[in-house]
Amino acid sequence: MLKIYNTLAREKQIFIPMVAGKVSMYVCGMTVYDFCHLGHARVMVVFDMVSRWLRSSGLDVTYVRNITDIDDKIIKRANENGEDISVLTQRFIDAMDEDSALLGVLRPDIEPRATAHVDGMIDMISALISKGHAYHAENGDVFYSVNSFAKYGKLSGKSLEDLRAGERVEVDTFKRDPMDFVLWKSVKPNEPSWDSPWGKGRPGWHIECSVMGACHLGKHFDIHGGGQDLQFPHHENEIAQSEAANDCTFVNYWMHNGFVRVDDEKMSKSLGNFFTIRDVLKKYDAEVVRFFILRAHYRSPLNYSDKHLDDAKQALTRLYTALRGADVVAKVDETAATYEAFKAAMDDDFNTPEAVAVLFDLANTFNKSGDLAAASQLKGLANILGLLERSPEVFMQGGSTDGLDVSAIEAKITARVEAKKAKDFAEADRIRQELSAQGIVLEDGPHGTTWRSA
RNA sequence: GGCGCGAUAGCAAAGCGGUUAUGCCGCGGCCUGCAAAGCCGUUUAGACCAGUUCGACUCUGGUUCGCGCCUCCA
Repeated sequence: MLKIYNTLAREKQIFIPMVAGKVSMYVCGMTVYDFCHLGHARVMVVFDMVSRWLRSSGLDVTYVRNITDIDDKIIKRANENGEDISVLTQRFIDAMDEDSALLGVLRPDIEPRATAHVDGMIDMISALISKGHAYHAENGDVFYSVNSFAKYGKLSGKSLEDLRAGERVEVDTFKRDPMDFVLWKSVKPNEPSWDSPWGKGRPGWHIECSVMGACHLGKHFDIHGGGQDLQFPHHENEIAQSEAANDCTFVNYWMHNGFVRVDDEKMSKSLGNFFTIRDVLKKYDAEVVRFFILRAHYRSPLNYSDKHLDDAKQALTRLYTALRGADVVAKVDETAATYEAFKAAMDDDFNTPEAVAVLFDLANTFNKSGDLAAASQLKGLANILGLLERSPEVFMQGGSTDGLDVSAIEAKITARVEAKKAKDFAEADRIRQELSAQGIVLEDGPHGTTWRSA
C-alpha cells in the first residue's frame, strides 16, 4: 500500500489512482536558457525514482515533464547572445538530455514544450475571461483575478489577506488586486509573439503547465510534482487556473522535493551558489551523484559538498565491491524478506534512505555467505532505483588513472607478480606504491591481483 | 511581519513509545609476505526545559537556534 506525502493535505495519504492500475504524473521541468544545476538534477532523479517505483509496483505510468522554452530569461539570454531563441533553447535541451542520461534518468513519456501549446493556452485564457476569472487590462496584459477563486491559497496554506499584507508585493496599477498574476503579456519590442484575441503577445508562465497537463493527462490527473519553490506561486496558480477553467479538481496528489543546499543555503540561480551538473560530473561519477541524491529522503534538504560526495562514493563503492567478480544477473525475489523491507520503505513515501539500507544489508549478507541469491537480489533491488547497473569493474576502474592505460597497469601487475614469486617483496611493494601514487589500488586475492581506481 | 519545515552520534542519514537502522571516518582483532577488500568487535546520539507514560530520541507544550516560501527560481 503506497503512501505519498500530499502537500495539499500536509500528510501522507494512501495513493489511490483515479483509474485502477494507471498513474498520470506531471512534473514541472526546466526553463532552458542555461545548463542544469544540481537542484535540477535532484528533481530529475527524484521523479525518475518515483516513476520507476510506480512501474515496478505494476502500475502503468504516463509521465509528463514539460520544457519551458519561452520566458523572460530565455528572451533576455538570447538577446544577449545575439542568437535565435529556438537555437538557444535547443542547445540547452540537448545539454539537459545529456546530463539526465548520465544520471540514469529515464526519458519521461512526454516532454511537451510550451511554444507548442500556445493555442491551448489562448483557449484556456479565453475560457477564464468568459467565466469572469480573468480580465484584459488597460496595458494589454490579461490577468487572473485571484478574488474570483475562493480556494486560492489552499496548496500553499496562504491567505490572500496575508499575502497582500506582505510589503514585498510590487504594486502594479493595471492589476485589480496586487496578487493577480499575468496570463498573457502583450508584445514588447524585440520579443517573440503570437496572435491572440488580445493582440500580439506571449503567455505568462503559470498557464503553460495547466494547459500541458490537461492536454496530455486530462483535466484531472493523479500526481503533480516539482521543486518546493514552485509550491507558491506557480502551483497555487496552476490550481486556480485549471479548476476555474475546467470546473473540476486539477490534481489529487501534489509532491514537492526539497532543495539542494550549499553551506545550508538554498542552491539557486539568484544566489549564484549553484554548481552545474556537468561541473560536478567532471569530478564525480554520475552514479555517485545519483546515489548521493537517493541516499536522502526526497523531501529533506540535501547539502552539497565535496566531502559528502566523497562519502557517497565510498558507500557506493562498497556495494560495487561486494558484487565484484560475482557474475550475477539482477533478479528480484519478491518472496524474500529483503524485498518486503525494500517495498515497505519505498511504499512509505519513497523512503529511499531506508531502501538503500536494505542494499547494504544484502551486501553484507553476500560478503559473509557468498550466497548468489543475495547478490542477485542486491543488484535487482538496486536496479529499481537506477543503481548498480554497470559492471563492478567498469565502475571501480572508471576513476582517474592519471593517464595510465589498462595495458600499462596490467604490465606493472605482471611484473609485481613475478617479483612476488621471487620473494622480492621490496620490489613488489615498490610497484604497488608507484601505482598507488597514480591513483591505482592493487588488491591481491585468492584468484590473483586486481586493480581499481582509488 | 504572515505561513511552513527542521534540530539524531566525528560526518551524512532513517525508522521506531520499550528490541543493532544504514553508510563514511576512528579504534581493536581475524585474514594477508605487507596491504587492500571482507568479516568480527567497538567508541561517539537524539538542541534545551517541562509534561503525558510503567517507560520518550519517538507524543504534548514552551524555549533557543537554523532553513524555506511570501519576487524569478527545481
